[in-house]
Amino acid sequence: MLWHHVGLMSQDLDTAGLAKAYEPISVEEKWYQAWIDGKCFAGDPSSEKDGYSIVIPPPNVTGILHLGHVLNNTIQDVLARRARMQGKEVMWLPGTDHAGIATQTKVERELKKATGESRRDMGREAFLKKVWDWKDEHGGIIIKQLKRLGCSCDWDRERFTMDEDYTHWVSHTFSDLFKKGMIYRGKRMVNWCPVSLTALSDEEVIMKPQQSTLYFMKYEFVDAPGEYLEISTTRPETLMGDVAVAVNPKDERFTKAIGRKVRRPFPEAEIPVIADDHVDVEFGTGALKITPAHDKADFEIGVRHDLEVIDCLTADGKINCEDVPELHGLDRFAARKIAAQMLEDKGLLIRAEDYANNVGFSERADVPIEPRISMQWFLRYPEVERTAAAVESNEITFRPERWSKTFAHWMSNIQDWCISRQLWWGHQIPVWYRKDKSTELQNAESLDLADMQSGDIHVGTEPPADAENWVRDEDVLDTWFSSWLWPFATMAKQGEESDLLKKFYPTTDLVTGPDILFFWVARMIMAGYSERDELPFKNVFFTSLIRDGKGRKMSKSLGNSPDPIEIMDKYGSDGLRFTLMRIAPLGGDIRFVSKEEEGELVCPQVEEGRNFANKIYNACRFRQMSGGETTGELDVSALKPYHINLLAKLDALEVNLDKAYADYKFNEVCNLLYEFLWNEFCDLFLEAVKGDLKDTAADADRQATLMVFDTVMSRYFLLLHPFMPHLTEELSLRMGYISEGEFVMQTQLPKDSVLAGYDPTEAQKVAQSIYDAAGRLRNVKAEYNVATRRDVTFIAKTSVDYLEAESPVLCQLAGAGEIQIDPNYEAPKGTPVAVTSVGEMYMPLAGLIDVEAEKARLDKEIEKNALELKKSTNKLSNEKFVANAKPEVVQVERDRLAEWEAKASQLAEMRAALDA
RNA sequence: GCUCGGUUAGCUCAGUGGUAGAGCAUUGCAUUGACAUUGCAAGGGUCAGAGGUUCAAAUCCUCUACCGAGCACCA
Repeated sequence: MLWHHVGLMSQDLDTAGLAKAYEPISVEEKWYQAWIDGKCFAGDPSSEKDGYSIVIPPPNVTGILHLGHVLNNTIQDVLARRARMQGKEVMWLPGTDHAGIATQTKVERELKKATGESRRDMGREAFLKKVWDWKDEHGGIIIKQLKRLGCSCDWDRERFTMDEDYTHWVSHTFSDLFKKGMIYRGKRMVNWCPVSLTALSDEEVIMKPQQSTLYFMKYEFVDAPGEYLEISTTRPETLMGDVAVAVNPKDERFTKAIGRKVRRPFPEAEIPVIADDHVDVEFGTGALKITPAHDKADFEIGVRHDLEVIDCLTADGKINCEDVPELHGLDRFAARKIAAQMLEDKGLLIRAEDYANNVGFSERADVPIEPRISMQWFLRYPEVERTAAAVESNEITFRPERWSKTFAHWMSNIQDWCISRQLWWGHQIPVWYRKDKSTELQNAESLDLADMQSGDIHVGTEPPADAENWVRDEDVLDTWFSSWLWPFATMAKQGEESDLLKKFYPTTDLVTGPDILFFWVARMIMAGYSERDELPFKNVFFTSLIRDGKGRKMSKSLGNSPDPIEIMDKYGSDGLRFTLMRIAPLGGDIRFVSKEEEGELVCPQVEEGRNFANKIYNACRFRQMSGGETTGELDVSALKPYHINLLAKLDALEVNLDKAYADYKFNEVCNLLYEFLWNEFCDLFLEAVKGDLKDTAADADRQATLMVFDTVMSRYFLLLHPFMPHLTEELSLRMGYISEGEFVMQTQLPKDSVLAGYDPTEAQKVAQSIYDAAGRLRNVKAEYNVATRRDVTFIAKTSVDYLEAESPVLCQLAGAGEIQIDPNYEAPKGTPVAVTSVGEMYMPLAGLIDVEAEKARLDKEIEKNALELKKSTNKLSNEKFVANAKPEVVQVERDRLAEWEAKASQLAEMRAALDA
């Protein structure tokens, strides 16, 4: 094997000229460039291999990387890299989302700050140009950051939801669904954002608990002055829109009121008392004022009773009621207080109570939304039943599985989707109105397929031929109306059966957060069935939610979201990747601890990941300081038990990894990798074979150990690669496991096990009994406070044949000076003993221990042992246990009992000896 | 209100019926030659509570409490 020095970039070099610690930054940068130059990420649609594909959940084009992205994309990268190494042709398709409201709001805000202009001052065309400029300037940031993380996306195929091809798909889908009668336009009650000045879908409204005031007021009966009907409301400012008061028909208190009229105080009007089942008898006074224009439920009641709709708010949430000059033009919240005051002045306010209720907030602008009647486009969701069934039957699997229940619940209560937005940044609705009828059409109560068939409107991907006679609908589509096409719209132009689609669609895995289950995942399945007649992906993996050290959601406003780039610069992207994957359980949340110490960002969990990288690096450094090239083939039959044990453990590791991967348990994969390297490889194996690498060692021993080291480490790097791609490339090259120009990421995982055909049982028994014995000897030493002495002699009362040969290793591991073997040894009473799997090992006390302290310790020990002994005895004297438990379980218990008994007599002897 | 999670060491969490585990933190000890980003050890648990099933429960069932999420909401 070739042999290179590991890392030469540090100031802190040891005598061999090797850096003492792994320094990730330059290594990571170098390898990412090498992968790009080597075109390692390209997915080839003409490949013979099986296809494997993932589409990235497109981040907002102006977004900045946060830890959620890091987790999400690391999982995808792990899946992609693993699939490549398993011989699949992998396509990980990246891109970004135009993120309608988010981006437009951001640019508008910047514009306001810079020039004081609003988008309306500029006009649509000029504003859109500004947004495109902004996108070009800031759009690349998150992509660069993903590259820093090591993501193996096929960057040549990067897509954007407003690319020309993509836009064509959006228009096509709209017109397709319109022609199927699934899309219609109508005046409906929608969620209106008074800040963004657009309609929102139900999913974009976040219910938040609020501390409000419930006002109790009274309306006077018209036919009985001095007699009042008491009403409670949280929104007195919409009083001008009241057109009725409703009571429950079953409510006997109000039976006599129904059908009569009460006086609305301002602007003064007579409004009827009506009966409707919707009214809750228990709530407030039991009488509900009806404001159809400003409440969804009231609107429905209004429809049932054919009531007038009086809109008394402007689009931006100000009062619009010239008849009440005190309120006209005021903001809705300011007006609320004035309206209450006006009621009080008129003697109509009874009292005001503090009241906790839920108010819908706009997801983006974070202000209370306003239920508002407006003209919007709606979609009746297509393929609802097929979509629900696909998840129900596990044709599409959800992980964790429980999300499928949430999904089913949502699917069964699905409402039409309001898809139009009163924004400029986005896909303009592909509907044109005949110019001469445009006003009439745009104000029509409803529009649907029939209007297209009559030739009044044009719906399609292209404008009508005589475009000058037509006016295009001004609205744009909800961002998700483009995102829901992502799995296939990224792969081909509309109407084209590309190689890419053939090879890579449907995609294999989708990795995303559960927060966009309805926004995105559900809709993609529906779009897949509707537009491609096929499901868009086979597996959905929902990532954990990342919280801060205090369990709070990470958010910009809390400032508790550390910058992943800063973390990577400090600990390396491999360290961060490994850490996150190791602490993210399937389904649960993650707590990510970060703190500021002396002006520096400290992430203790990531330190572990960084330390792990360093541990591996140093194991390799040790290898290189201990010898160079090896020659010849590995001859398993000539190896020591420690070698064979390690090889067997590697084989077991590969089997266990396969299992964990099959369940998408990445944290388990990481733990297996971590434990193997740190415990099995470094703490046990390397310590056991250290003697073989000393200058004085025999050349054959050195060669064997080096060869096993290289065999195991080179394979281990393949297994670790998906999590720590940069480190594994670097060390594999430096160690000569791959040659210049080769890549670990393109190396196939070996199909055969290392020990194929060789039975390691006997060798493993030897190695493991020595490891076990070493641990027990160390325990005894520690108990007697001689842990640090390396000159302790043990006397082994045993006839185990291999002990003599292995005793140097045992000494090395246990920190013992010498192990004498004497099967007939008669220990003086009270000599401490370790009962090991290679026999009893006595540690004669050189009279150096503190007798009183030892007595106390022994007494404690005796008590503890007696308790265990009693537990075991009780269990075994239980006939039902012996009869019903599995034989091996009973046997384990018997062995245990024997152990307690032996120990009890030993302890008693030792105690007695001390007394003497 | 409905539906799903969760509650295990000081902290973060593993643990699908058979001796309660890991990492971090704490404490003690160690250091010339892989690694102080290290090694060896120690202390630390009524597995949220109550009941049930079982020879045996952290684990299965029921209820309760608290925490979290989603959905629906009463003005």
